[in-house]
Amino acid sequence: MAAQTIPAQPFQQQLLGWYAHNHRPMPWRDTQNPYSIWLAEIMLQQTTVAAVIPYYRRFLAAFPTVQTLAAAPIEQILHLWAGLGYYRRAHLLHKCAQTIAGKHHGHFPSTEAELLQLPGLGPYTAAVIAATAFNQPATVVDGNVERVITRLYTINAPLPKSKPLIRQKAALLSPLQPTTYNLQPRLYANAIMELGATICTPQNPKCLLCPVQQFCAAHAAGNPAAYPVKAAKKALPQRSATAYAITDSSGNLYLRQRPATGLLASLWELPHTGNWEAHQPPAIPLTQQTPAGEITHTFTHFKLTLNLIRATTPHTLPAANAFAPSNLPPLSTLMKKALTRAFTP
DNA sequence: AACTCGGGGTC
DNA sequence: GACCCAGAGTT
Repeated sequence: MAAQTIPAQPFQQQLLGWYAHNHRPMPWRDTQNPYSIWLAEIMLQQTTVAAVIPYYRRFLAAFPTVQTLAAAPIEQILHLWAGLGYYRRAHLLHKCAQTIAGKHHGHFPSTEAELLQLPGLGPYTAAVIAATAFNQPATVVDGNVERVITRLYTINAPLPKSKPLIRQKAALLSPLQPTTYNLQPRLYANAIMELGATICTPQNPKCLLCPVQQFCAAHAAGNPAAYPVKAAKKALPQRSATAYAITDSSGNLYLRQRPATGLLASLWELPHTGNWEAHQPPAIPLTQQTPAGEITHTFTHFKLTLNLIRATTPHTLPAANAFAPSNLPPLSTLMKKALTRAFTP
């Protein structure tokens, strides 16, 4: 079958006409402030809009400017990020804020190439900030766009090998050249992602409501949900561990901080042993140990079963590891689940 | 090119 | 359960 050609301007006008009347409100769409848009886009990496909104509001309230974020202690940033996942983003967020506040004198660069140099900004984030904060022509490719493009052109090669071809096709439809009408890159970027998120969905796409259905090869073929084709993924290994919820006579809980890199970087946790990680339990005498159930948790690349033991110690916990229940340090969702389970009768 | 890195919504 | 999410950094 000959590769189909989609006329860019009719496609763009159909898409933007639809977007003008159908987009969802999002707090970061009410502004063109690069700081606000950057903050939202870092949070949105592999994270749903609904999950991001409350975190975004709390961050903007705590850190209204890039300077305030740059000057904040990393502990405060981790506290506000806890629960959102992919904690490396929190460290890179801080690093990027300090780069902007210092090297860039408090102002975000406005070109895609300069943005790409900043910590935590890859091809997607650099393009979307250039397009939405600075209204610069840029080809924005996220998971939504990959789905829309592979359907429009029935791209049968599997991801990720097909990424270069997807980008090439996406660029053909993006506002990279001047148009005979005023096509704003800011609106186009939001519109094609909104189409993917609400119409061109992974399952049961709403082709009946699609403003660009007439251009779509997958719709014509009757199998839009078959796209994008992806490489097969392997089964997740199973790991397990036993975690100890140790309290002393004053009710303080023993927690320790994880390393600054790797899984759940810099967050705090219950001490644990087992084949999850090569850790030792703390050398603390325990006067009472009570089995307290187990929880399971699925990470991106393994499944974890965590057996829980509730225990007490006659000693006073080391000050660096002792936390009152009302004043806990940053904890992952896994460890919050573990604590809830350990202390629920 | 393959692997690492969370947690939650959807079906 | 499987899939996906406004992906980036490391090896």
